[in-house]
Amino acid sequence: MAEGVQRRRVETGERYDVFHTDCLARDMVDHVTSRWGVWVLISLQRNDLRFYELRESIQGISEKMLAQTLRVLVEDGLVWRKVEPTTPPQVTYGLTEFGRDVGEPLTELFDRITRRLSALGTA
Amino acid sequence: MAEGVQRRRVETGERYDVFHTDCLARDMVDHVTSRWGVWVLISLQRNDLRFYELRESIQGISEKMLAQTLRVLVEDGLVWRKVEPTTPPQVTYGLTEFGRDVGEPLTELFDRITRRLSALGTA
DNA sequence: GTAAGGGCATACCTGAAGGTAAGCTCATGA
DNA sequence: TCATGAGCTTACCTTCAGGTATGCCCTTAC
Repeated sequence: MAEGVQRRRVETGERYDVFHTDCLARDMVDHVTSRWGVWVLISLQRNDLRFYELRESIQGISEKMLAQTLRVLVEDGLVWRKVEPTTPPQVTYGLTEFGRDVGEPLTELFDRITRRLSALGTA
Repeated sequence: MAEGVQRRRVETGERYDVFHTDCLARDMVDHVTSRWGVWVLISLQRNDLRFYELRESIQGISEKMLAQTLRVLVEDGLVWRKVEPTTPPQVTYGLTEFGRDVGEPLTELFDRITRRLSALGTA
């Protein structure tokens, strides 16, 4: 990925480096907090899952977006992918160590929100 | 907000309620993890900030999107807004208790990602 | 023989997110 | 007197995320 990016960060020495558009972490955070990335990471936090299991647990996601989201997360090193060369092939996804590290605060975030919402006594 | 939504959740009794499109928490999470919402919440986690301070620290955000993002976060009860009726008016934003509660895992998420990226020795 | 299952890839198209540019307000300072 | 600043709002336009539909591959089951 774009070399020299971090170098520029260091040179500027600003307080909020991550808020700069040319920040690697910013791209990563964008992937993690993407529309579907959030739910994939939270789902996988509980168990490794097959493609169709993910598709079924995350309501509203299309196969296209699921595949695309998974590809990005695998590229980023957050998710691993294992293919059993049976027919039909069975593909399983799970979190890498980094993925679990990142998924944890995400799950926490989600838990706090649901807790707050139920505390509000919404029917 | 849409009543009966939580009721339906309870009735279905599924494992991943939040992944349903008609889940309140899902909307909230979508706001929090929105393109700019993330950075606003992380920024405010450190200090209360003026509108222009937010605009300057979050590189690439337009005034329109900043205003819009803040409006949503205020509506959701994550951010408060204080107007000093001077001229020009001075508007300050900060996190509510709920906002701090939600911003914390978000900041943690961001920290873990930056830590990992710098551990990779990029640059 | 044909339907279904599993995990995609691909093409095409739409809607909404987000960018740009301008305006508004009112008071202060040059 | 006119520009400037702070914090927006509005109008308009563009981009691209994401939806739908389809195909593919190989095999077992009906």
